[in-house]
Amino acid sequence: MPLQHRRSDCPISYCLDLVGDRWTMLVIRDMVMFGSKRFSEFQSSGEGIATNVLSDRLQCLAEGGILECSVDRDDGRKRIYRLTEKGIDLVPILIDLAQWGGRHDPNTAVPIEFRKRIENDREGVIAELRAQLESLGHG
Amino acid sequence: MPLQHRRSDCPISYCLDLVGDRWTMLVIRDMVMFGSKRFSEFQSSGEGIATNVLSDRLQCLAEGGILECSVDRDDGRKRIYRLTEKGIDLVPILIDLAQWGGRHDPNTAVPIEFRKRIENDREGVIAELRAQLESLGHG
DNA sequence: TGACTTAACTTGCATTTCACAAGTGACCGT
DNA sequence: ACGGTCACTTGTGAAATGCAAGTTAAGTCA
Repeated sequence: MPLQHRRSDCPISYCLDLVGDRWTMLVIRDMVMFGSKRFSEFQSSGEGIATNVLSDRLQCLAEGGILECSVDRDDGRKRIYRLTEKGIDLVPILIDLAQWGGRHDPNTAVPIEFRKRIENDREGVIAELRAQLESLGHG
Repeated sequence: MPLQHRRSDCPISYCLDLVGDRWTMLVIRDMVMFGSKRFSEFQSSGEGIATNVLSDRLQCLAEGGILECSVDRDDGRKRIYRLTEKGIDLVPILIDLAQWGGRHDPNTAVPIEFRKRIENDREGVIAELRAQLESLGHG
């Protein structure tokens, strides 16, 4: 999705221009749910994203202000990808996606406890994830 | 997005396999926010979706159980597209997308009142839209 | 120091999807 | 019967995707 041109002034369209493809939200998911920070971690997270596509998505997300990339101080080969505030604000969307999938996917892998937690305390789950991600930011 | 094969058992991935592209959620938006029901209404809703893509998306959404298509009784040329329960359950995601766009898009078209309503009474907004859509179903 | 490995890309290429324009066929009003 | 409308379908070039292989810079070990 090489940085889409603006299609309209609709906020939903704006959002989809940035994260509306089959891969981008999976990268965000890896960061939010599994704490992924590295290229290799995104690469090996199950769905099998191609390296060129991953590279492209990370760059677009960085250009879109959703994440930031820095070089690992202890190992110059490695990059560290971290969500910005704008990126962290995507957490509610991610939770809703998970909730919808959990409800409507007959073969869902979401444990029933987690589904119930989201159902009963959505705000709490969001706050928790948000706090985790923000603490990483100042690490 | 010709009906993606299942990439993993992740609920988010499941969701993205169905609605994770640049157009599908805009079709849903038209149905939820503007009450669109017709091919021509989706076509003329601002972003300029191509007819072949729209046709494909509607078919995929129908196959995915997110909407249903029926022939207009008064005019055999026209189709009526209506969201199923599964489709209506996407409303929270849509609201979150709108909220995120409204917050992070510097040129957002979302009126500040609506943004505040979502911020203060998300559940209320969702319930209202849901009720509207459900009443259409038994029309 | 030099060979080897690892991390993060980049390149090439065949396949798929997309955008755009044009065409088709069922159906309607007159 | 005829022109117009609605919902598609087809054709075509451009762009994105998936896959395999290659590249570059940096770290590791002998």
